[in-house]
Amino acid sequence: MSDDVLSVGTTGGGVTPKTAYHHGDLRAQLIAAVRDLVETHGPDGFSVAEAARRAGVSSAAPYKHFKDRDEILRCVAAEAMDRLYAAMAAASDPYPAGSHEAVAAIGQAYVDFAKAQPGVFRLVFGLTDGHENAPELQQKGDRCFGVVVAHVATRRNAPEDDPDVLSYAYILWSFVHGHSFLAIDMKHHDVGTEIDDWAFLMRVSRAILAS
Amino acid sequence: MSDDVLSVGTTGGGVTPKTAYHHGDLRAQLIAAVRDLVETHGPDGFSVAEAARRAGVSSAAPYKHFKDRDEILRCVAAEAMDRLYAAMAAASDPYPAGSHEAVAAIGQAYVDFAKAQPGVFRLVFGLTDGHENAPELQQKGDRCFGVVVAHVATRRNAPEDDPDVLSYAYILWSFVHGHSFLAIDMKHHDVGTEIDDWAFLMRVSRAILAS
DNA sequence: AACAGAAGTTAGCATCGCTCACATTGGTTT
DNA sequence: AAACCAATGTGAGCGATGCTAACTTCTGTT
Repeated sequence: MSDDVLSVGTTGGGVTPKTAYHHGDLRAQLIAAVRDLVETHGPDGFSVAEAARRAGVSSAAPYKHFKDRDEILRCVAAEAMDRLYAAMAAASDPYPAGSHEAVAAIGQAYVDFAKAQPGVFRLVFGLTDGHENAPELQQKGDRCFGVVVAHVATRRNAPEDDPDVLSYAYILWSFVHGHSFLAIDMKHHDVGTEIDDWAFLMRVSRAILAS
Repeated sequence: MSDDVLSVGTTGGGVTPKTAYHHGDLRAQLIAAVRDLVETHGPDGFSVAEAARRAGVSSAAPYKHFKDRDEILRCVAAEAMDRLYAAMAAASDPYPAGSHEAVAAIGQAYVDFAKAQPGVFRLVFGLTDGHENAPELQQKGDRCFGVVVAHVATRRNAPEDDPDVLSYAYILWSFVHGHSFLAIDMKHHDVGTEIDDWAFLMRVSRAILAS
């Protein structure tokens, strides 16, 4: 269930290359290739040429589907954010709305995603001016934030646009976001023993929401 | 006082280019040029060639001082981390050791740094496997973390290597780190009004350290 | 004054991003 | 069914980049 962060699935059901030209799946195959490359070689160490090579196509072909190198990255980021949203929503599902467990579960899904795909995670949140120039990404990000907001609103018995609710949610998100980055940057770090994510998340959820 | 994050200073006192060859300042001038480029064009949109051009030397010259493109970036990151450390240490100075104000001030310095130089900030914490392959950066990062740890240790009357102290400090750092990234990624964001950093930091400091 | 090495230069290779002109294909129109 | 057209592929090619190699020039030591 939490593994489906990794499963991506083929475009929409076993679409197999039919002919050399027009194999119909290129766009999706390119995105998949780029996701792999970003994951293994880092967000910068990716090249359109290499992605094309992996898809078995000439180095000019990608530009029939994407305007830019950047547009490819934005698409990968968008697809990743969709998966992140799904993971967050699903994670909180089993727990009562507004419970500490629900909040912690959302955070756990976030951290898991970062740890499972650090390259893509960094891409999603590291795109220079990515969010400003890409309303789609901005919006998908907001949708993720909304998952947290909903639970906080329930807990505090207030509407989702209540300033208090938003600021509590933002604080929680800051923590999870920061912890995710720190976790993938400096794996074990100075905090002696390995960090127990769940315990951390519950602890923070309680400390913040009780304040 | 908080502006000195921006001042970088020349290498070590007005060293002026003396002749066309061997102008003696190249290494520092390159680092400065790269810092500028990273800041204006993002961490990826920087090229060694452009940096060389700005320093008025041939595109091969930089390789007499740096092995790699990556090594230049690491140097810029290292220099930036030194400035970050200085800013953090200085910021907490006016306040009593272990006070909420001291902790908040450290966080404020961190956030200010990120906002003032988002490009460099992203570089410092976005270097793919940068920390694993660069013990120097790892160590400089630890030194920054140490500033927080020291105050938490004082407040809790415990040694700096106490697991509790470390975990409190880590949680605080996660917040500040996450908030910094969010602040530079999505400038005003959904949280309606502009965020008051200081209030935010004090609030977190109190909520966490009281738990 | 001679020399060794540090620190520049030019030339050049492979790769990359991206564009252009052309080839192929599949679906739509008559 | 034939003709056409837009979508999607190919290959050649331009300019920029990262990095190396061989050469030159400057500087400090003996």
